[in-house]
Amino acid sequence: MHHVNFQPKSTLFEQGDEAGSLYTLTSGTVRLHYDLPDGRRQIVGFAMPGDFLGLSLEPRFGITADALTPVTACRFDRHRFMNLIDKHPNLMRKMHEVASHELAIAQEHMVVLGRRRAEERVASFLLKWWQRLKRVQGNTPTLPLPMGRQDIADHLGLTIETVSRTLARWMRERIILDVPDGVRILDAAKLEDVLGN
Amino acid sequence: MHHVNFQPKSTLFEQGDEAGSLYTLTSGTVRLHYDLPDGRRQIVGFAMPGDFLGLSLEPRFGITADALTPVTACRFDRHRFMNLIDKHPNLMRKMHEVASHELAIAQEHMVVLGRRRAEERVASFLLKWWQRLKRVQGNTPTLPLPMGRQDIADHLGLTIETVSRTLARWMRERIILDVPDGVRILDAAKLEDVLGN
DNA sequence: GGCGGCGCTTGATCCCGATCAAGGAAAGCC
DNA sequence: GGCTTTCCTTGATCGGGATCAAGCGCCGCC
Repeated sequence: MHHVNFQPKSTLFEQGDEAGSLYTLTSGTVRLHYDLPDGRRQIVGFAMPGDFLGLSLEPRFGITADALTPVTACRFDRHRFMNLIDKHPNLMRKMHEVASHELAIAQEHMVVLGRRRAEERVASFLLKWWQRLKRVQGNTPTLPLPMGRQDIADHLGLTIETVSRTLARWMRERIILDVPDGVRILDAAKLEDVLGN
Repeated sequence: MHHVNFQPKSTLFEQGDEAGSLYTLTSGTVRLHYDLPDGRRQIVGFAMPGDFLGLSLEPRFGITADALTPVTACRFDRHRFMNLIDKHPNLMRKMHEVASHELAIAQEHMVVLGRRRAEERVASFLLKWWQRLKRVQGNTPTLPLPMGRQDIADHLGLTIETVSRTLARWMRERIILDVPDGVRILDAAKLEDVLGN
């Protein structure tokens, strides 16, 4: 196990690569995505400090992971990590907990992609990102958005124009405020109303 | 651990219930879905014989599971199963393998929901269902569809009309054939062409 | 300073799939 | 048999979000 650094836009691992490593993020934000051969892209999630990458037991990575910001992480060799696990059985349990939590999150996101309208999707994204940030940085109304508009669109199954228009409208309505590299949440209740639950 | 039976349309467990049990299906088909308070529904998957249900370690079920056909399953008490796991550590590993495979499937389905057009979604569904059936029943061009059109729509993020029209067109074009309680695949290559990879 | 590039916004128009609306076919039930 | 119910199909129309098309603002670079 050793520390590794990644520059913004660099790749941790790619869709189809042999899954030889396992990472835990210590700083920065990572984009996880599945690319279709014709260029369409689905971002299945964003990883933050504390998150694990590549903990699946599939022989190859199903998705690509690349850095949105400077990233620091701990890299483990897959085989050595598995040996470590044999000595510490509760580590396996921890891995399964993380994986099954990820599965629950993935299922919730399927609802967003399959059944939510554009405005609801953007509200869901802002609120979920905000919640995750709170757990890492404590409560702040200001959320940094290290991902670009196109990334948000590719996460939500929308186009960049729809994301941009929705955020622009909320800025006009004083629900959010434009700040450098992010937004400030002025009226979280309004966003929750949009979701209707 | 003991065997349990479920009638069609009966519920194995519901979204929000305390996750006290764990099942492995021995026969029948189960529908797994997440329901929004306003009635919109996303079917996150269908379970077949051999599949595990409720292997997540979250304290409550995030989804509802109900039987589409008569179902037989083995039910395990959550706590007892966990004790069993402490004695057989490789069982934990197996659980994690299953969960991380499910996660990979969920991520692929996000691409379908977020970035595929209607026709591609239906083709993806037929081909994936066909593949799963092959593993259970061996190779047959005839695939039973225990789920209704509305279920397929709720799985693919479409309306029942779009699913019905797409299948109807493929029947006219002799790509599939209408058979009682399912379809027969006449030209799998055409369906793969629709997906374009 | 001027220039280019990139990411984002904004407006105009289009179209795929949703919605609305009948109608048909099969199964269950009296 | 006749009735209801449920599921599916088919047609007509609509609309949300995609697409097409500029234009803007900022940053880095020469």
